[in-house]
Amino acid sequence: MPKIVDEQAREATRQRILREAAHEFARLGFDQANINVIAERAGIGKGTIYLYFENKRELFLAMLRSIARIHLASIRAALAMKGTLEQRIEQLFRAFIRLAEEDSDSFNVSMSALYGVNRAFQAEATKLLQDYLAVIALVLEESRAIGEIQTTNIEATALQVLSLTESYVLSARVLGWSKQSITRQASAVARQVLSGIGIHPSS
Amino acid sequence: MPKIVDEQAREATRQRILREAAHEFARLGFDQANINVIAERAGIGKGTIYLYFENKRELFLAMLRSIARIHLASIRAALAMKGTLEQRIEQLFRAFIRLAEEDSDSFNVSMSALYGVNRAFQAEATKLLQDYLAVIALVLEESRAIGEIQTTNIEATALQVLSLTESYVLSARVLGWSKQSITRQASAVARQVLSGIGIHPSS
Amino acid sequence: MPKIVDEQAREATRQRILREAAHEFARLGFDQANINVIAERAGIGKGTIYLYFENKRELFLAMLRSIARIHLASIRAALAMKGTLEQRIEQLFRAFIRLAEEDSDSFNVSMSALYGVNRAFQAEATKLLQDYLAVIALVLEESRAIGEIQTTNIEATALQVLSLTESYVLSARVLGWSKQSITRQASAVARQVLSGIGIHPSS
Amino acid sequence: MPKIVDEQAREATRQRILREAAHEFARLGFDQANINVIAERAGIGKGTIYLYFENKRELFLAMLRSIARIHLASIRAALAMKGTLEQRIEQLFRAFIRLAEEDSDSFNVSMSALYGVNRAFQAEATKLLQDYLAVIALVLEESRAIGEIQTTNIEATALQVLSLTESYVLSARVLGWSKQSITRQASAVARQVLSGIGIHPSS
DNA sequence: AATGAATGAGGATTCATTCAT
DNA sequence: TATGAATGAATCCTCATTCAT
Repeated sequence: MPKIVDEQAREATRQRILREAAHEFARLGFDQANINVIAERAGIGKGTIYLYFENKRELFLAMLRSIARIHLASIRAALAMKGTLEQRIEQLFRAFIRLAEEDSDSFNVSMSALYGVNRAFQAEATKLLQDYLAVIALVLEESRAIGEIQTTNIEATALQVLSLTESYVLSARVLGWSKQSITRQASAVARQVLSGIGIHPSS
Repeated sequence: MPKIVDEQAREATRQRILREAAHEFARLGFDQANINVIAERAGIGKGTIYLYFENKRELFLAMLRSIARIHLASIRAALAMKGTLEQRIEQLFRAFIRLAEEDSDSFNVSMSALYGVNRAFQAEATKLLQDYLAVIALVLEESRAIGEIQTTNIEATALQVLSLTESYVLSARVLGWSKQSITRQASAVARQVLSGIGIHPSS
Repeated sequence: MPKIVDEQAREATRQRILREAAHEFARLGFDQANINVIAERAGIGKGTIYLYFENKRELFLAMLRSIARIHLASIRAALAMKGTLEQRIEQLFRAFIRLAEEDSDSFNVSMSALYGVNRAFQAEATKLLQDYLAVIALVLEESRAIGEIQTTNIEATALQVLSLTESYVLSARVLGWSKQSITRQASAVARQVLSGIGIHPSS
Repeated sequence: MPKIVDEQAREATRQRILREAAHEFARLGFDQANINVIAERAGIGKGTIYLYFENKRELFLAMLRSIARIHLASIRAALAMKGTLEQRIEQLFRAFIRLAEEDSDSFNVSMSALYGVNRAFQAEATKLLQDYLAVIALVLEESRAIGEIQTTNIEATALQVLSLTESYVLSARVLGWSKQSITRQASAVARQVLSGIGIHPSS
């Protein structure tokens, strides 16, 4: 069944394109990134990229969604760990540090889409943000259900959690802080998040 | 003395260019923004813009610095108000809400410069971020001096304050939340910030 | 083998561009010449020209070198003919007349590069001039070896030959003299050249 | 009578503009030369130049005519000296060397107009060339009248004289030859010219 | 399916020229 | 008369996209 092999080869090419796209978009931004360079680095012809993605914009969006899937999985995994909510939020913070470190291209391009200015991608970015918040809100609701925290506005609280953890990592990286010095803040940030949610952290 | 009039007219034109530049850059990003459109909207000829700014990049940087000056003044004013640290941080949060509301172009373009991927402005953006942090750090040090808070790493703490307040507002706006609903979170956010800094807020 | 066809088509396009470039550059000079017009006249798209030449400057230089190759071949052929040195110099003069007549664009643009002020091409123009002189000097040396002429400074003599023949044709054309009236001077010019070289022409 | 003073000041300014124009045009060519730079170097305002010359083109032409007047005077002076025709032609050659040396800007820009490609100035350049030839032709006719030379076509002969003397100097300078080495060829060139004109030089 | 040669829209920038002062 | 701020026409070049092979 050559079909499966072809299917696999096709998917492999698609992934290669997405990876190189993340690299270029993270390096240069949407406008400065060059489709030809992405194709070349992906080892395919200039025209071939259009057999996989409709145009530059769609490639960017596909890459964004691909990254979001991975990040969401990380967020979910961090929040699904055993332990108190505080410990799990600390894991969330550490997850962001890890993502920023291990695949900085993806992290940067994702943050740029969220907070960047290009209105062309605002709708998609909003969707991403909502996905992230939904995952966090789910965990918060479970914690509220078992009386671990008290909060009336789950959505607002989820945003507090996300803002503090994610944007702290982002800003710290912009400032050039080392992974170590950022990691050292993990428990402090987790404690801060928790205390703001309406329960004094497990003293 | 026509000189003064000329000087005033010149400065007025400069400000008009900066305002329209903020509008265009916020709407389309650096690359997609069109110098000709900015000139047209500012009511001047295409070439005239180059009598005020060396090139597109310098116009962008000038605009960024101009915005930063205003934002810094707002941050300073908020943190200089009478009251407890918690109250002042609440004012800081409200200041960000106000800036985002009253001049959303400036707020967006400023955030974009900080968190966007355009490497061309990273150095300048980092400088802005450091300026913001310095202002916050100064206030925190004063509070620590009078025993209001306990914290060893002032810089990290300042980043926590900024991350939570500023990026909360940014994200909430991306989500389309109303000014009212964001403002309602003011005291909660302030309390969260404070509790993370090492002192239980004035219960 | 489509490769050969492609290669041929490509070379044909290249030649078409060079020909039209010579036309435009001869008509308007380097600065006033319009790349878009050259492309249009060559029957290709605006961008296509950049698949063949890096930029306007490189196109100009390529055209110059292409012309120089042809002119050098003509000079060589004229000087390689059978006959006395005087006869061969008369052939050289006639060669210039022919070049100026048959491809006046190339002749004009070539002269312009040599004697124009555009410093940007001075280095290249000097190289051309030296190539021309080298060819003439070679012939003069052979003539000196067989005692046909006497001269100590071959290089200066070569320049006398070139100056008189080439620039006579150029000036005569500027004055609007007909090909016939210029050709009529051929033997006179050749005799003049020879007599200056240190031997009375075969009376 | 302030009128005269004004008249003098005006003429002085005009000359200053022409001098700087020659410098810039010789340095950069017509298109690359910058009117603003010429004005600045002439110590006047940008707009003032248009009180003296209609536009860039007219300024160039005025400069060209001004240079031509000086060169013509030199040519006339050289040919008016006492001595044989051969001696006077040697003086002509030396005059070109001197002009090229002492006011290379003018020499270059003048040559460029004559042999350059810019058709916009072809008519004017032709007029210059004809003026030069007329002066030479006049002298040749006198020499023929007294039997010093024999030639039927005075105009063609004049062009031979001019081509050899002027373009030899021009080419030699393009090649970077020193004034000394060029001057050393003076008598050889003069003899060559003469011998070509139909009389054996005074052996 | 894959390729890459060809295309042409789009835009920052320069600078000759004008004109209000 | 002199000025220089303002103007906008003019153009090279890039690069996303198409399409014949």
